[in-house]
Amino acid sequence: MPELPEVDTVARGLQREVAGRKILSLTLGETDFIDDPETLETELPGRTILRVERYGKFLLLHLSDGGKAAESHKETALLVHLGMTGMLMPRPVSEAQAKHTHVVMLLDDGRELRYIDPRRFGRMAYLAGEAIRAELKRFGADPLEAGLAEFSQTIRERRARIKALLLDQTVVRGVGNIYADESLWKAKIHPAQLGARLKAEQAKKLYRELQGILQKAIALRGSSISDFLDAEGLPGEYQRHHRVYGREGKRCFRCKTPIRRVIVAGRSSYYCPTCQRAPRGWKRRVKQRRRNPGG
DNA sequence: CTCGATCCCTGGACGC
DNA sequence: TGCGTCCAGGGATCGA
Repeated sequence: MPELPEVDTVARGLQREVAGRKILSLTLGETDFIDDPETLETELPGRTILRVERYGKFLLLHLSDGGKAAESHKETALLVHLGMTGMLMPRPVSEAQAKHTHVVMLLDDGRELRYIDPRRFGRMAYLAGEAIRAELKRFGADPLEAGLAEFSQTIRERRARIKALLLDQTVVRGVGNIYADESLWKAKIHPAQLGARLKAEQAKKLYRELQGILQKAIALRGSSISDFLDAEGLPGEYQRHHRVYGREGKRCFRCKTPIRRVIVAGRSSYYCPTCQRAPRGWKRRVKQRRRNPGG
């Protein structure tokens, strides 16, 4: 599941592999995850991929004007979200297409940039000019670029649960379920704790641990749980360093207490019940929900 | 503002 | 071996 470190890995791979390459033609399969498939078909051919960057969990492929005079002053880009199972990688034209290949961009070097996504939870959109800025300004700060003061203030002025805040892309961009749980465990904060209840020291600890974990995960090319592959088709290595994610019933690396899983903010949340103390009222709430699901 | 529920989608795990 | 069922999860959206 591509989060910030995985998307960063893909962006760096694409920058190395396809920056400078021209898109000669485009072939589409299923298009229900594309904002406007027809615009993609008319706008992409003839443009060169200038630069690839990560923005939160998005990939931004900046494009040349491709001699399209009407837009020669406009910035243009292909926005790609990998969703749960998306992959974007260059492959030789001669190589057979993987199942669930939905977008194929023929490049000028004998390869195709292919988008593969079994579940199609991803998103793709061609954006130009002001639409790029409008799209990007919806999101919060990048956790690796945000200052401590900014991060701390944003978290502590909110009454939502810290797990929900970390997952909310308008709060910080790029964090998903794995890195939220990992950083909360490292900072010894329960996922159901309210943002507003965090002490300044806790917010600082969380900020530091989140950055450290993201940086280490980037260095190891992200986590491959089931099927994540980067732009070169390689899996990441950070899953070997997971301390709580996916470890229900296994012993905490710090105190040996069995790791638990609860639903917070609608997502599986793994935590150590000893290291990460539950907020007041939470245990009662979980019991109630078990007795009366949905109530 | 915050919450839960629902939908999208496929593949993997599991039970029989 | 094969079938049916459940569930995972990022994000949008909607009603409470």
